[in-house]
Amino acid sequence: MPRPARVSADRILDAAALEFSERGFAGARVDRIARRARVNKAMLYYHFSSKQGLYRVLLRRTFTLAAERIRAIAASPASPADKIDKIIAGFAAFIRERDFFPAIMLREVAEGGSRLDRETLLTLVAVPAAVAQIVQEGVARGTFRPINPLFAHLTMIAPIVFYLAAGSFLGEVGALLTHLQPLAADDFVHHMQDVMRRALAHDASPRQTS
Amino acid sequence: MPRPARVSADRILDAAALEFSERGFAGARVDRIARRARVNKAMLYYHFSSKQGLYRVLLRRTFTLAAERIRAIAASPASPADKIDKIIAGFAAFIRERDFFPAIMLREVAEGGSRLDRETLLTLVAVPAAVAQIVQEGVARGTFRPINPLFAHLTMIAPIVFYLAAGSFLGEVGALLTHLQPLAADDFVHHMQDVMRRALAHDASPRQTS
DNA sequence: GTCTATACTTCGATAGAC
DNA sequence: GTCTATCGAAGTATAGAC
Repeated sequence: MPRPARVSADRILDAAALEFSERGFAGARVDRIARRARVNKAMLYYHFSSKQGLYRVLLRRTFTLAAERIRAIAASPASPADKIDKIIAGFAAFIRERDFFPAIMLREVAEGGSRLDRETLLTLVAVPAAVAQIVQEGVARGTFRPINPLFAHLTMIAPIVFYLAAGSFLGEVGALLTHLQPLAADDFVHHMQDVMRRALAHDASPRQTS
Repeated sequence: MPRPARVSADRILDAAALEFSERGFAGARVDRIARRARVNKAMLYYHFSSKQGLYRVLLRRTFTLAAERIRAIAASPASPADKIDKIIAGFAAFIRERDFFPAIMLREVAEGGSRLDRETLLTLVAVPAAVAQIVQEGVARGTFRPINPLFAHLTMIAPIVFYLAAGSFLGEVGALLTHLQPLAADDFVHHMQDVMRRALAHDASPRQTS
C-alpha cells in the first residue's frame, strides 16, 4: 500500500512553519525548508507556486483555524465574562499547539499585515470582531463597564502573543530578575484572565481623588 | 564653514531605522538604506562595518535611550502607582518620537533577541527590571496586590507596542469593527493606565462564588 | 570623505530526465 | 511524483580613483 499522496506537501508546510517562524519571510530559505521537510526543492515547487505562495497557504490555514476556534467560543452559550475567560485560555492553547504561531504573528503585525492577501485578512479580522461583540454584549447587559472593544481585544491578546513568542528567552530574563520558579504558561493565562476580569468589571477600583 | 563630519552617519542611521522597521533585518537592503540616506553604498561601509554592525549600533543607541528614560521615571520620587502611570505614558511617548521602534522590537521578540549583542541585551533588561522593582515596592507597601512582576511588565508593555506598531493598519481594522472615531493613541494610553491600576489594585473586583 | 565599478555569493526558480 | 543540475537575478561587500 503506497503512502498517501499529500504526505510530502504536509511535511513541507510543517517545515515552512518552523523556518518562517525562526527567520521571518525574508530570512527564510527555500532550500532549508526543503531539507527540513526531507524533500528536494523541485518537489517544493511542484506543490507550491513560490515561496510567497507557500507562505500564504500556511498563513491562511493557520489563521482560519484560529478564527474558527475563537468564533466557536463566541457562539457558545455562556456569559460574556466566561467567554472572555475561555477566549484567553483557548487562544493560548491554540498557540501552544503550534509554537511557530506567535513569532509569525508578531512579524505580520510589524509589517502591518502587508503580506496577507485580502481573504486571509478578512478571516483574521473575525477574531477581534468576535471579541468586540462579546465586550459589547457585556456592556449592554451592564456586566461590563463601557470600554472600547478594540482596546479590550488588544489588551488581552498582545501579552499572550508576547509571552508565548518570547518563550525560553523570557525565561532567561526572568531568571535575571526574579527568584521565582520558572514562569509557567498556565500561570500567565490565569493572570491575564484575572487582569481582564478586573479591566472589564464595573467600577470597583477606588479613585484617589474627586 | 564645512558641514559637521557626522552628518552623513546620522542620516544613514535614520534611514536604517526606517528600512529595518519596514522590512526587518533580513528584508532590509543596504542599497535602499544608502539611497534613502542620500549617500552611496561605499559611504555606508565607510561609517559602519557591515549591515549587522549598522543594525547593532542602531539598536544599542535606541534601547539605551529607552532604558534611560524608564530608569529616570523609576528613580523619581513618586508613589509606585504614579510611577506605573508615568512609565506607560513615557514608553508610549518614546515610541511616538520614533515610529520605527515598535516594528523592530516586535521582530526582535519574534527572534528571541538572537541578534542583540550581550551588552545591548543587558541594557534592555533594565526596563523590565525597573518595572519589577516598582511593582515589588508597591506590593511591599501593601498598595499593590501580590503579583508576578514580570507578568505585570508584559501586561503593560505588549499592548502598547502592538497598538503603536499596528498604526494605520489597526485603523482599517477598527473602521471595519467599530463606528467609533479613529482610535487616538492618547486614549489607548489612558486605557492602559486604567487597566494597570485595576490589575494592581488590592482586591476590589468581587469574585462570583465561594 | 566621497564616488564608480565590480567581485563574489546566495538564493529563488526551472529545465528536463526518470 | 521525484530527482539532479543549473540559470539568472539580487544582494553584500570591496577596490581603488579622486
